[in-house]
Amino acid sequence: MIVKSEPPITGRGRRTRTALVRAGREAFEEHPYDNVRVDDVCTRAGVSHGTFYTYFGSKEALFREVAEAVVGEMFAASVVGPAVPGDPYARVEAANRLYLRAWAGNSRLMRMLEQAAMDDESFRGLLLELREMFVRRGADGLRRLQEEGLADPALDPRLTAVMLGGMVEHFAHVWLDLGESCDEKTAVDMLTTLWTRAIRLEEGQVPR
Amino acid sequence: MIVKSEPPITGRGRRTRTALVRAGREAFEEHPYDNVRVDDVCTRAGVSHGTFYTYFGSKEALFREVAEAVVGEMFAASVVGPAVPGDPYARVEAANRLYLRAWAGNSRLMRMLEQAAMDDESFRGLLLELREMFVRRGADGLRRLQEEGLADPALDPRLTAVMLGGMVEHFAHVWLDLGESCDEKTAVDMLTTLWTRAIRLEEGQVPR
Amino acid sequence: MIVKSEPPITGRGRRTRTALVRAGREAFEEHPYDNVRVDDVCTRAGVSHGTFYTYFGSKEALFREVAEAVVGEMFAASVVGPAVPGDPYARVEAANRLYLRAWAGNSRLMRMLEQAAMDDESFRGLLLELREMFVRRGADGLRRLQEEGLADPALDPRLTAVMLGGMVEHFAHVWLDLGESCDEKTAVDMLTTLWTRAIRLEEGQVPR
Amino acid sequence: MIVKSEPPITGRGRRTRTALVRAGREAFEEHPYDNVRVDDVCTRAGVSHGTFYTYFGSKEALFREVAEAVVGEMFAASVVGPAVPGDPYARVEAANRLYLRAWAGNSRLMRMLEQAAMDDESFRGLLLELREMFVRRGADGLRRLQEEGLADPALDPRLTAVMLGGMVEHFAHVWLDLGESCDEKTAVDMLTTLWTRAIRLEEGQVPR
DNA sequence: TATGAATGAGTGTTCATTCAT
DNA sequence: CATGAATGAACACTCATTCAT
Repeated sequence: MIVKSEPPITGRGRRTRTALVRAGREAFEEHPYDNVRVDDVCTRAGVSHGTFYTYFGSKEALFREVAEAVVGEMFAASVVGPAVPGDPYARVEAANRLYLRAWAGNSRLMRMLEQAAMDDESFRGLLLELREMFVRRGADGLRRLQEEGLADPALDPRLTAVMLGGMVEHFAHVWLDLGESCDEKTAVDMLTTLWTRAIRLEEGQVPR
Repeated sequence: MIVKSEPPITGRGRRTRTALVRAGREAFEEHPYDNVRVDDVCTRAGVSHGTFYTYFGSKEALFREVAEAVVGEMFAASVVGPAVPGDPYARVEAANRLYLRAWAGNSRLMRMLEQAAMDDESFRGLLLELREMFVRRGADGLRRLQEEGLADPALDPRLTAVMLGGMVEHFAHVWLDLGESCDEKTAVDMLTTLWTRAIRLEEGQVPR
Repeated sequence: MIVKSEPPITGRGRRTRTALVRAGREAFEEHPYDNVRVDDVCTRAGVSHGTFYTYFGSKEALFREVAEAVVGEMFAASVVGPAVPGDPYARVEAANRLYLRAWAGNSRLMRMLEQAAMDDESFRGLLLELREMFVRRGADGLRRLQEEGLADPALDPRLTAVMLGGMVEHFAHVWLDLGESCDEKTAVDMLTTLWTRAIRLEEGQVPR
Repeated sequence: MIVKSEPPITGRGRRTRTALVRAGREAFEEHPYDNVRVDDVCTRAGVSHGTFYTYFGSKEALFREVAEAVVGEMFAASVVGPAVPGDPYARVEAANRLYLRAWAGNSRLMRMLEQAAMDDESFRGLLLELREMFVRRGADGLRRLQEEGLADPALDPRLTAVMLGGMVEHFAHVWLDLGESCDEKTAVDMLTTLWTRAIRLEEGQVPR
């Protein structure tokens, strides 16, 4: 009946909105969804309570926006640069580093998204979409290695990607959220070692 | 460690209490902590609203009890039977199967516990205790293999256990909660294959 | 998902509920819907804010209940006793008195209902149902008089009932809500006089 | 009586103001006072939110202006042209037609005004003023007919006018707002018939 | 003068927890 | 011990109004 007008377009407006998103992101990183107060977010963003609703229809809407931003960043971050020709180990290593950083940088928020996905179909969709992208990316990489004769062709690419990708993802969580102490280099080396051995691609190996 | 509220030691009382714990467990498996209503739990347990507080001082107390029960079960479940002498692959496989089942059976609840751990030190302690146990179990197993000359002695046992253990744990989640379709045998085979290759212990290999 | 349990059945519960309905009725008689605070109603009923929601899902639900009660009473009130045989004027007079009292006693609330009906289909339905009943009652009465040769047979019974009935209804409003001073006897006499003349049934007239 | 806010006397200003009043009138016709949003009105008028307060100090101020305009129109509309000499039935009929049209054209708004009058003395004053005018007009007309020997001299002019006038007013509401289907001619004929019979002035009757 | 972003008091509603019976 | 009614703090959200640009 009553149509809400679209959000403002002014410079000020955009700045306020951005501030709210940033504040929301921080808040959702620190506390579970239900423990985040709209008021907190507003205080952080330096705006009044009412202003929040100029930009977001609800607390959930803000979370959705934050979640979508994070997912977007992870999509973007997961794009491996052009493969280093002739060095498959380095390729896997680069992918693992990227992968680890992507998950480590958004670990808390991704957990919140998983939480939200439990009771909300649309968040679940978002999450599964992201997962699928990562899985496909991993599986494609593996398939390529198999085709090049660099990895065990007997391995099912998807399942392998799910498992080894999960290892990286999970380690990011353990590392960042649960305080498993480890420097990044060690982590990446180790993950890459385990990964390459698992798929029978080992350091220094080259195509025949 | 587990402090119970005083009153009921009767048969009826114990039955009611058990019903509440079971109901709580179901509820917490289905919905995030904040979406679980005490009312809900009571209805499921077939007791009146007020009765809940005869047995539990708060909703959190119930969750704590459920969480502790689950953690206890996981502790128990993770005890690998006596090692099959002379077949290290089978030993790893058995451990993986056990591990996978333990996590798969309690996947949702463990997620809730992780969630709770975000904002509550004591839940965090519980979680870390459990993790530590699993990590130590895995690291010990690996160390034994290394000592027997069955696994790459260069690998850091703890970090390896964290990573490969995380792979299993994470797969349980992806498999059960996110609907990655796969039968158990395939999963265990695959996990074991990846694991043994990663540590350079391969099927059929025997001590020299 | 979560099924709300039915309202309580205890004596105390029923009493509380009744108190809330009574309080709500008073409140809605005094102020327009939006100016009635749930808190006001609770204070009047002597219960805490939260208790309200034990019995009613929303403020609207309370209003609905009050409205339905009022409509129910008006239905009941409009039942004219057995016609006084042989005195049609007295019959009309009795009907008018009843009619006037019914509307006068619920004047404010009926206005609120009309207000609510503007933006809500279900309230509109309730209102129209009630109107229809009154109209039909009036039309039937007139038709009977026509059949007995006591009233002008040329008059359309429904339209006549709508108009003359409306006169009574409207007078109740003017009288009670807008302070047109007049005692009941005078009002009933006058309304009956106008009504009977309009349909050509006049005092003292009897069937041939 | 009508206090306007200071600023705009420009052409543009006046146009904006007019647009707001028109928009407000539409809005108040469609929804109860509290359901009308200032935003709504602005959107309808095609002006920005802030502009509203250039012209009106508050939402109530706008409603007051709209209400006063309507009341003004009804005052104007109720002025019966010079009586047709020698045809009292036609005179009553003309009055009824005018009366019916006046109420029918402003039915919703008059209801809003009644609503507002419930909680606000000044609106109540406005409403009573208008009513009084109609009542007086009706009573005067009747008195004239009585003096001319055309209507029952025993009838109290004021009370009769209140009641029969109310019949017309109420019918306008039932007709337009509650969907009682009827064409204008039928309505006017019927109302006039009932009215003239009630006061004992019947079609065709002429002064002796 | 017009704009639209910002404000914040106000209100309905939820739900864990308490308590009289 | 069980019941279920009562409690009230907590919170999300609305919207009339203000004000800087």
